[in-house]
Amino acid sequence: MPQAKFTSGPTLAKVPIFSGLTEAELTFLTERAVPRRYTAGEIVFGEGAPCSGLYVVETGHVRIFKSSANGREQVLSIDGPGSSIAELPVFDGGSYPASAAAIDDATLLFISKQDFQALCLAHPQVALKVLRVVGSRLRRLVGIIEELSFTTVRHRLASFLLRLAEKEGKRTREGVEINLPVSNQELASQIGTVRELVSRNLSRLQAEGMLKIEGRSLTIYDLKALEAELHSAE
Amino acid sequence: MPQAKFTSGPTLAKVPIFSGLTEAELTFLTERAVPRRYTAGEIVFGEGAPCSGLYVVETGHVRIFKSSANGREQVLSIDGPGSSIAELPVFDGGSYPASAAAIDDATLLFISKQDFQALCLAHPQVALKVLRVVGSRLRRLVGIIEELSFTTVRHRLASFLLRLAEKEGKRTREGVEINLPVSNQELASQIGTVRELVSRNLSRLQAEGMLKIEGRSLTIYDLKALEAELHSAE
DNA sequence: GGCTGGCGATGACTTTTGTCACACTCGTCA
DNA sequence: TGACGAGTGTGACAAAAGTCATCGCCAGCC
Repeated sequence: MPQAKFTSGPTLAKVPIFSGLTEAELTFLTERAVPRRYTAGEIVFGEGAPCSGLYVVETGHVRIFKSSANGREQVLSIDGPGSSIAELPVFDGGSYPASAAAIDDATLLFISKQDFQALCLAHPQVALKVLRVVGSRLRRLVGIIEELSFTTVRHRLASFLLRLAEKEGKRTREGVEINLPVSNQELASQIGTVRELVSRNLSRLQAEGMLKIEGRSLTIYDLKALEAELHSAE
Repeated sequence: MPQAKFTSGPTLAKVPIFSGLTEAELTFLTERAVPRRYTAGEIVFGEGAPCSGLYVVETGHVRIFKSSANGREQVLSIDGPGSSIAELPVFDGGSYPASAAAIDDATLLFISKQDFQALCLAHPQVALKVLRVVGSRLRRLVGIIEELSFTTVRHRLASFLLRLAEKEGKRTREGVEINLPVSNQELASQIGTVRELVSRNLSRLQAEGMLKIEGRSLTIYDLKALEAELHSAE
């Protein structure tokens, strides 16, 4: 948890929960926000640790995850610049419900519980904004539960690929090309399974002619066909 | 959605998110809260419906759940008197992320989005209280994800029984006796599986001498032994 | 070069989960 | 009384998930 003298001027203004604050309020907050730098893989906070405040991602990305006794992990959320994390445990006084780690080198701004609560009381709109972002977080969690409870690994993998294709797929002559940004291990913990099943299901999709695997780059021949997968046996 | 002329005086004061309001504020709110009565099994709102406001449970119990295309259901939460439900979609403007249905005959108070938002702006503490209850809701969801992702049906069943035993188990000469308050079907959708597996796993626990099944009443011989189950192969 | 470590693929196997079909029990109600 | 329905129990399967072990590739490094 190294500290840095570091001006973090314009950052907070871009954070959804702080939008709408006046210049003065922002600088007030900026003065109290403590920047912290993390190297790739470094733990920001561990599940169960007492919660001392919230973080805003300034640069880099953070992974929020649960880990199990036998070494598996389940990713709950991945947050990039502008996202706030751990807004919730700040209020209910409990400990962090999951762990957070930097994915790449990252800078976070730490805002103490006290400062933040004071801010919320002084500016009810902030609390409402927090409720809004928390709402979307809750939706995401419910979505994870739905997928885990109702669908197969194959299905979850297909949705993952489709989401990815939608976001950063490149159209080519053959179809849509995407780059797997993460290892199979990481992909597995994002969709709630193990390394081997990711590998196997990818191969199987290839064998079925849905896509082509070239190293870490995939070409999906037909998005519609893959999508149809999802509705076939859900 | 029948309506009832019905005085709901003291109820709101007992709802956590409204505690701390003045008498005047409470009556203000009470005047605008619309009581609605539901019969057992009746739907309060369906997943995906536009969110018009939140509900406070006055009497009875409400089940919040997701349903899948092939008829399975996953229970997210069960809320009794004093709980508020659907606080979150009120803020992010989206639709209800899951469905809600009355378990038994129930009375709910409906508070419109507008009234509630106004209240939060006027009384920042209310927003903070909401954040607190939302926090615990989020913890519960994360807990569900953890169980679904890391554990087996057997494990989840054992935890369910232990929680139940803790809450309303009666010590007898043989061990702790509990009454299954719900059908196997319902139990299954609470722990994320199907009817048959609940039945089978219960039988198996009995065969292994962990407990005795007599109709809907179970006797757990040794809580410690059952608890040990949880840590053996998680 | 050769060694090593991380990652991916894959075969063999076990366990768990889910599906389908059917029988049984126990009320309720005509 | 008997039919019906809801809920339960269970056997037989089939499919999915997970584990273990092994192999190969490639990049980094001495």
